[in-house]
Amino acid sequence: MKLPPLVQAFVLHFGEMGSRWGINRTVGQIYALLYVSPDPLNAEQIVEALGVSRSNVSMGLKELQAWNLAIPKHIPDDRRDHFTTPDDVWQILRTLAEERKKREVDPTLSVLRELLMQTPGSVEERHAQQRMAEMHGLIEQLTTWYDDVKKLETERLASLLALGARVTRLLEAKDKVVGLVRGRPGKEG
Amino acid sequence: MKLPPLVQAFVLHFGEMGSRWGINRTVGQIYALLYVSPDPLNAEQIVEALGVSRSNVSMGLKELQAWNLAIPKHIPDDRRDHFTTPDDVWQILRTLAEERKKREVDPTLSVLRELLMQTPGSVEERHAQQRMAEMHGLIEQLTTWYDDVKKLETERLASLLALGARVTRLLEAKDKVVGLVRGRPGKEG
DNA sequence: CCGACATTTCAGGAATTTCTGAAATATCGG
DNA sequence: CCGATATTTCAGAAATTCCTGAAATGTCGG
Repeated sequence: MKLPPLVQAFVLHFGEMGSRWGINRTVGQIYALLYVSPDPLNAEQIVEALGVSRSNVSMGLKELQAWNLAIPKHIPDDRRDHFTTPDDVWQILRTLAEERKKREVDPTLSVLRELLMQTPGSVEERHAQQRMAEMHGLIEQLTTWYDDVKKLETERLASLLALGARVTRLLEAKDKVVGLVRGRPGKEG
Repeated sequence: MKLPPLVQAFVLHFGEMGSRWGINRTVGQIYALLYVSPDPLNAEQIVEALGVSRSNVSMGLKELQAWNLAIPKHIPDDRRDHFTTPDDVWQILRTLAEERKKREVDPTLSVLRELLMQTPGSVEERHAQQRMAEMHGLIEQLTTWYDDVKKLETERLASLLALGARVTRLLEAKDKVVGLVRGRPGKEG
C-alpha cells in the first residue's frame, strides 16, 4: 500500500473498524479510499493503492454498490468502470441508515410480528409474548419516526439536529400557548 | 435446545441476527433467552436451554455485562449468579445506543480529529482532509444531538418520537410567530 | 467471429472468530 | 484450612469468513 500518509491512516482505520461495523476490512478500505479520492477510481487503481487482489476488489465494489455506497461513474473513452462515493455526507448518512434498517431491523420486526400472531401454549410463552410485544412496540415506534424523518430535506434535518433536546422545551411552551395536544394542558407542573 | 416453540423461535432468530449485529450467535441467544424469561437464570440453566458449553455461557455473559445488557440478580440462599436483562425497553435502547457509539463512532471521531490536525503535504492530502472535515463535522453534530437527547426522560423522548417529522412544521409555525431564530424571518417562501 | 481487455465467479487456502473441555481460580460454610 | 460448589481462563479444535489465483464470462471495436 503506497498512499499519502494522511490517506493511508484514514484507509487503515476504516479497515480496522470494518469488523465492528459488520463489513470486512477490504470493503472498509475501498470505501475510505473512494471517499477521500478527488476523482473516481477504477478497480486496478484500487488494487495498486490497497495491495489486495483484483478479485477481492471486485467483490468489495459489488458489496459497496449493494449498500449504495459506491456509485459507478463513466469516464469518456475508457472502458473500465470507475467508482466514487456519494459526495454529500448527509446523503451517505441516509443511505447508511436505510440499509442498516433493512438488514438489521426489518427481519426482526417481521419475526416478532409472526410470533405475536401465535397463540401461547403456556404461562412461559404468554410472558415471552408480552416481552416480544414490548420490543415490537418500541421498534415500530422507532421505524415510524424514522420513516417520517427521513423525508426531511437535509437543511431541515440539520436545523432540527442543531436544536437537539431544546426542542422539547419549545414544544412545551407552545403546548401551553396554543393548546396543541387537543385541549389538554401541559403536563409538567 | 428444549424450549417452548415461541421462545425457541425468538432465541434462534437472535442467534442468527447476531452476526449482523456484530455479536456472536451464543451471545445473541443468551440475551434473547434472558429477555423473555420471567425470572433471572443462572449459567447452568442457560447451558441446558441453549445446549452450549458452560464456558461459552460464561464468556457470553461477560460480554453482555460489558454491554450492560445482562445484569446480575442475587437470589437469596443461592450461591450461583443469576442474570436478567434490564426490563425497560427504552432503557435497553439507550444502553445499546451508548455502547454502540462508544465502540463504533468514538474511535473514528478521535482518528479524524488527529488527522485533521496534521498539515497536508500535497494537493491530494489537502483534498482528503477536506473530506475528512466534512465527515468529522457530521459525526460531531450527530453526537452533540445524541448527547443532548439522551438526557430526556423516557416519556418526553417517547412523545418527541410520536411527533416525528411533524415537529418541523410546528417549529416553523412557532418560528414565524415568536421570531425564534433571533429576529430572522422564517426561511421558506 | 476474433482478439484484446475488463470483470466476475468460485474452489480452496489463509486468517479470524467462536466454541469446547480441562485445568485453574474463586467463594462459601464449617 | 478443607471440601464442595461456582466461575473463569485458556489452548487448541471447529466453524466461519475472507482472500486469492485461475478460469469463465462479458464487452467492445473491427
